[in-house]
Amino acid sequence: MVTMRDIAAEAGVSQATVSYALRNDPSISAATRDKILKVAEKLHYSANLSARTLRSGRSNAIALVVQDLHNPYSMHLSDAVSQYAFSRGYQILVQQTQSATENESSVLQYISSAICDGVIFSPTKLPIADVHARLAGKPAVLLSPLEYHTGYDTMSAPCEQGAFTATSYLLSRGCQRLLFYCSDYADYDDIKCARDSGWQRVAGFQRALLRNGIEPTPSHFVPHRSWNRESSYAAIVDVARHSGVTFDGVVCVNDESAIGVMRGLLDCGVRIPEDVSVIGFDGILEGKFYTPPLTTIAIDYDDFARQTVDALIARIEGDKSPVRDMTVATRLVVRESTR
Amino acid sequence: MVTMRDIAAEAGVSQATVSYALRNDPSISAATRDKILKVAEKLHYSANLSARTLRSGRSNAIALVVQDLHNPYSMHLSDAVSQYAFSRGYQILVQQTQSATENESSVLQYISSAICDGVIFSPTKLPIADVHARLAGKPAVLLSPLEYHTGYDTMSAPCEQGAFTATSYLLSRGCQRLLFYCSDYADYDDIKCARDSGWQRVAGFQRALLRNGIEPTPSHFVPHRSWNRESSYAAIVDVARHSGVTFDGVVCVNDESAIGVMRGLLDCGVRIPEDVSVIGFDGILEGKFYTPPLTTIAIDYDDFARQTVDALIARIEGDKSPVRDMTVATRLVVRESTR
DNA sequence: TTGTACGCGTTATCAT
DNA sequence: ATGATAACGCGTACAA
Repeated sequence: MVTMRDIAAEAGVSQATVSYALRNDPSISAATRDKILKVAEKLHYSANLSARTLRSGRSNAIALVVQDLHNPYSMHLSDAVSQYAFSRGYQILVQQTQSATENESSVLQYISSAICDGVIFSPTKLPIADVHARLAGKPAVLLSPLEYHTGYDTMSAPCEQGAFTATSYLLSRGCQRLLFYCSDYADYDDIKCARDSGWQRVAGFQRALLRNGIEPTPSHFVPHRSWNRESSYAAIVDVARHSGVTFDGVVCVNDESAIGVMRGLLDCGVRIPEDVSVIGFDGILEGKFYTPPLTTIAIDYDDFARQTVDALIARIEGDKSPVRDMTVATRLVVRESTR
Repeated sequence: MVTMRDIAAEAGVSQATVSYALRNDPSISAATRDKILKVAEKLHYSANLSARTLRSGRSNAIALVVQDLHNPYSMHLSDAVSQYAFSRGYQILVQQTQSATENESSVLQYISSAICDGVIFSPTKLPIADVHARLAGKPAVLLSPLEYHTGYDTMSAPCEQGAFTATSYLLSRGCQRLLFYCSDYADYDDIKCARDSGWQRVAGFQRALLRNGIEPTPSHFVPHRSWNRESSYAAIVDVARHSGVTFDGVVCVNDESAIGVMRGLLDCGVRIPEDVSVIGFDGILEGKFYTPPLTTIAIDYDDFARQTVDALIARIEGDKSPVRDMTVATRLVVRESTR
């Protein structure tokens, strides 16, 4: 490893001068700076970030801690956040926790070790008190937290509103018997105040039903499973086999589920959208390439990245204003999975 | 930030004793170690990794540098590598370069700054000499490099063999007029020695054709485009509109392309697989959920992660044996996009 | 068994 | 305009 001392020796100056020159300090003459830069280039010098971080207390890196890397939502998120943060001069370190409590804890512990200046974290099981303890004062933005009053800036999708829009759209297109994947039925008053993004979507679904004079019942729900393709495939096939296709529209908790639901319905001989309309939530790019192309409530990932990263950088740079709950822009994208 | 000094003060010992105790050094008595561990836990101590790395020269982190985060192949790769490395005691830092030369250069420069012990890098434009310069001796495994004799361990898919298998399979199922997406025609002797993974796949395609008595011609090829859904969609629609559907099978350079090709064909009223068979390459998990489910040459991502990470860790730990070119396990996965 | 002292490569303060 | 010099937090040789 080539250090500032090596450059200093080669250029015949002191190590301190090299430091100043490399940081473009105005007190260094143009001549010596040029000489030093030339030597640095020749030697392929690269600053030791551990030393820099240790000394300055700043790493110019942001950690993004997601649950899984292997789903389209996380992928779009990581991509957008990584690109935007780069444009603002920060490196992004992506980590996954597999939603395991011990991993969330250990990753956060790792993260808080002066390796980054701030954290974008999607908590699942870890209690907020533990998040505070692990982060030890490091700036953070929480993605879709389950609790209110976290003490951190938060970023969420407008889940209730989105599900309301999705459901209302299906209703407006003539669907009469809707299904919501994936949740058990729960009393509206119990869920409308819950922050959990799944419950929020259920609340939006139920509000749209009520608005249209339909009383939500347990029969409107496909019980709770994972939000992925395999689970939703199995669940919808199960419903179709046992109860028959007595519905004409399915509101899915996210796009991945919608893809599994569509595949399951197709395999049961159901036509989409002629027999059943399917709508998703997230707006993953590949939704356009499924058969039929998926109608969805699309998240604006660039807006997500911009708001989140801007808020975090502001905190890193000392912003002491009260914490804010941010909401990402979304829009209804109509494709061909709905009639 | 709570440091060893804080713990030392609280526990009434020296900072060095804390250091030894936390690393379970046998020379520390059980009593003092327990006391120190208790204090550390109470204070939520987390070692400063910059300081540790600076001092020890080891970070226990591996950087994974991919082109893009927003495609399924990178996603599967990042996921598998991240999980396996974690099981071997290493953190994974994922970075994307967008295939831009300046980004590849700057990310590598960043990487080489003592922030990780080794690098898994997927080079595209950056010449190998620059990779060496930027990495400055840091252990690395190169993914699908374009050149031979890189001086690094490499990991690639068996592209020629895979494309040969894919093409042979279509031929064996009765396809007679195949198309290869995406490449221009090139003389077989020119390409069969090239390491570029695209050319390798072309070579496998041509070898299978020749093996079956078919002479490759420019009309067997859909000219070169990007390996993504949008490009392949546009390209195949273009072919179908201009030249008609004079083919009955398409060998795609990867799964993403195959998905675009299928969507394009479907939109042109072509039935898959009745009229045209489509086969992909990569084995992305969502291939199963498209219509029809995609037949493909599937990469074993866990095998990929295991071989790559094991080789890299061996180098990090001082392995000086000659560099090796590794190949990931693959298998033909037959679904319904081929007849 | 525990404490003292030093250095890793930077940044930053103070002289000159 | 440049050079000494002191931290930053940790790991380890050596002294006690």
